[in-house]
Amino acid sequence: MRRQESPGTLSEMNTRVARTHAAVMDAAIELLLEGGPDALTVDGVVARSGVAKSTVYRHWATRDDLVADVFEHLAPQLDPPDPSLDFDESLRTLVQRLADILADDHWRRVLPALMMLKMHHGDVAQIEERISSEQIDVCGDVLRRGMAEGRIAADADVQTLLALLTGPLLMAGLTSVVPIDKVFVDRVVDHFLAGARPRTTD
Amino acid sequence: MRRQESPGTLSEMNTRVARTHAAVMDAAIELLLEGGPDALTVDGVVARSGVAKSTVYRHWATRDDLVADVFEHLAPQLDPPDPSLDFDESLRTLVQRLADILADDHWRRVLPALMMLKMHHGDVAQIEERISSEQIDVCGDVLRRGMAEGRIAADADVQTLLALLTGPLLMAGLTSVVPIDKVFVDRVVDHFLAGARPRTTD
DNA sequence: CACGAACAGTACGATACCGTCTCGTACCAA
DNA sequence: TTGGTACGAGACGGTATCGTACTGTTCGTG
Repeated sequence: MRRQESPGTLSEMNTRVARTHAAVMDAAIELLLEGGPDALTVDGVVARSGVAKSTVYRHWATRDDLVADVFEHLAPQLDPPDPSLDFDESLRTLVQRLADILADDHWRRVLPALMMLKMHHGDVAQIEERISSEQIDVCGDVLRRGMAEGRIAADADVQTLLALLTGPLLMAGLTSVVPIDKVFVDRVVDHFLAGARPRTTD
Repeated sequence: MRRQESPGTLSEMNTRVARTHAAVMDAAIELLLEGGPDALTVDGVVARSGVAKSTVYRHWATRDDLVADVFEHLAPQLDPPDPSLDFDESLRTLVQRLADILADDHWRRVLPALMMLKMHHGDVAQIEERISSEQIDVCGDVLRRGMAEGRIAADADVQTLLALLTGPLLMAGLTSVVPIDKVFVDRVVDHFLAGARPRTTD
C-alpha cells in the first residue's frame, strides 16, 4: 500500500484514470443538458464518450452515483463579496453573481431537474440541500450586515428577506420572460432596498 | 354522424366512458404525485385503476398523450379579482390567489416536473405556455391598472414588475423555506408597492 | 330483449436499460 | 523488459416499459 504522491482530487491529475473519468463526465453532462435526466443512461454515455461500460462501472458503482456526481460537478458556487465593500456594493455584487449563475445556460437547464429529482431521489436531495444552504449562508451574511448597519429593517425575518431578494431572479431565470442583465439586477436591488428599509415613521 | 346531445366536456357526463376515463386519470395523478413523471407508466395506471390496458389505449393514443392530459387536468386557474375592488384590494386578492396555488401540495409537486419537461417535451411545453400566458395576462391587467391610477411607476416594464411581484412567491413555493401564509402575502404586497411606486421627487 | 359499444384480462413482440462478466489490449512505472 | 493496472469491446441475463392483438364479458340504450 504505497502512497505515490497522495493524489488529492482525482480530476486534477492527468493520468489515464482522470482522462476517462473526464470523458464520461463530459458525455454525461451533454446528455443531461440535451435530454434531461432520463437521457442520461449508461449506454448513452458509453456510446458518446467512447469509454467502455466496464470502465464506467469501475468508476461509479451504479448509475445513480453517476447522476449524483454529474449534479455535484455542475453545481455553481456563490462566492461571498469582498468584505471591504460597503453594504450597497456588497449587495449589488452578490445579486450580480446570483444573476450570473441563473443566466448560465447549463445551470438554467439543470435547475428544474434538480428541483424535481430532489423530491424522489435521496442523493439528489442531499446535493440540493448542500448547494442551497451554502447560498443561503452567503446571502444571509450580507443581509444581516445590512440589518446591523440600519439599511434593512432589523425586525424582518432573514428567510423572508431572502425570498423577496432572490425570488425575482429565480423567476426571471426559470421563465425567461425577462432578460437577466445588469439593468434587471440593478432594478432588483433598488426594489429590494426600497421595500426592506426600516420605516422612518413609526 | 348523429349528435345526441353534444356531450361538451366528457368528464361531466356519467357514462361508462366517463367513469373509466376518470379512474385512469385519478390513478395517473396519484402516480405522478407519488413518484414523478417516470412513475406515471401505463402498466402502473392499469394496476392501480383496475382499467384494462386496452381501454387505456382506447382513450389515449399514446402514453405521452396521457401525460399531457394529466398536466392539463392539474393546471390551476388564476381568476382575476373582482373589478369593483380598488387597486390595493385587487392586488392583494390576486397575490393571495397566486399564493393559494403555490401553497397547494399537488401543484407544488407538479410544478418542477412541468418546468423540466417543457424543455424536452413539445406537448408539455405547449401546456406550460398556455398556463403561464393566462396568468401573465391576469396579473398584467392588475399591474396596468395600478400604473393608470398612479400607484405604480408608469415607466416600468410590466414583465419586470411581474418578476418582482411573483418571484418571491415562486421562491417560497419551490424551496419551502418560508411558509406561504397571509403574513407572507401581505409582506410581498407591501414590499412590492414600496419598491414599485412612482418617485415623488423627480 | 337484443345488439353494439365499451370493457377486462392477458399474452405477445419489440425495445431500452441496468449491471455483470469475459477476453484481449494498451498504457505506464519500476 | 516486465508486470500490474486500467481500458476497449461486447455478449449476456434480467427487468421494465410501450404498444398491439385477441378473446370473452358487461353495460346501456333503442
